[in-house]
Amino acid sequence: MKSQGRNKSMSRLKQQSAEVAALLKQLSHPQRLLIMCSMAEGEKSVSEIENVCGASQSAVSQFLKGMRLEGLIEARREGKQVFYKIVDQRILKLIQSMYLIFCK
Amino acid sequence: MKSQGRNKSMSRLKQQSAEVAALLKQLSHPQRLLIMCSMAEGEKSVSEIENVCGASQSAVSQFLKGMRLEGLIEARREGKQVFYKIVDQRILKLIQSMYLIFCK
DNA sequence: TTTTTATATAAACATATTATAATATAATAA
DNA sequence: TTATTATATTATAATATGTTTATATAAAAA
Repeated sequence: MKSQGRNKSMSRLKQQSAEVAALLKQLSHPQRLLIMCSMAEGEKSVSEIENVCGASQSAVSQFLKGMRLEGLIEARREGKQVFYKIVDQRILKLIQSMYLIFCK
Repeated sequence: MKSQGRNKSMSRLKQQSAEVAALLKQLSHPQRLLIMCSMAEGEKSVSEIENVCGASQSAVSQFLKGMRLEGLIEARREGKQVFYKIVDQRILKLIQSMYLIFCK
């Protein structure tokens, strides 16, 4: 079968593109993108995030949940507050690249 | 008003994040991402694209239309075939960055 | 002219996403 | 204990997206 090598690398490509697309989906929303950009500067509390992106408390909480389930961010509680930060270093790099490409 | 400067840069940020999020939305789909990655190597015909991403002819055509309307790509007809290529150089850079970050 | 090939469009439907409102929980303060 | 603050969850309505099927168009071939 002469195309076996191609098929194999193709299926890997497809798997990778599905994974990356899922990460990009989290960033492909105006307010979530703002949230992630602000977290690129460091850990942020939920109320700080609410102020940055201007979404309702409930919406922010749901955004954070989704991004956490996708493995982009991680939560840490300190008293009444919960702090979130980026844990996927690839996402951090991506945001930095996007800053150079789109905001310079 | 002491926060005027901050408000101004904030509204610019929000505008920018909405624009970038709209671009990312086009990439945040497994097959569209594959399409864009293959076009990063150069112009591709619609039928080449169909083979790469494995979506139906109709679906591919609709994907291409959306990406064209968002300004990512551009079409050129040559006889029966239509070739598409990336015209937004920021998108090209972004795809190259993503390759380095996610596929290395 | 008719047929074939490559691509596009439209309509219908299913599914997913987003926003909102209401309520719940966890931690602390009074 | 009760009240308050910060955050999370649930339900739901509104909207958007993706998929499929059928049909249309444009160019070239027969």
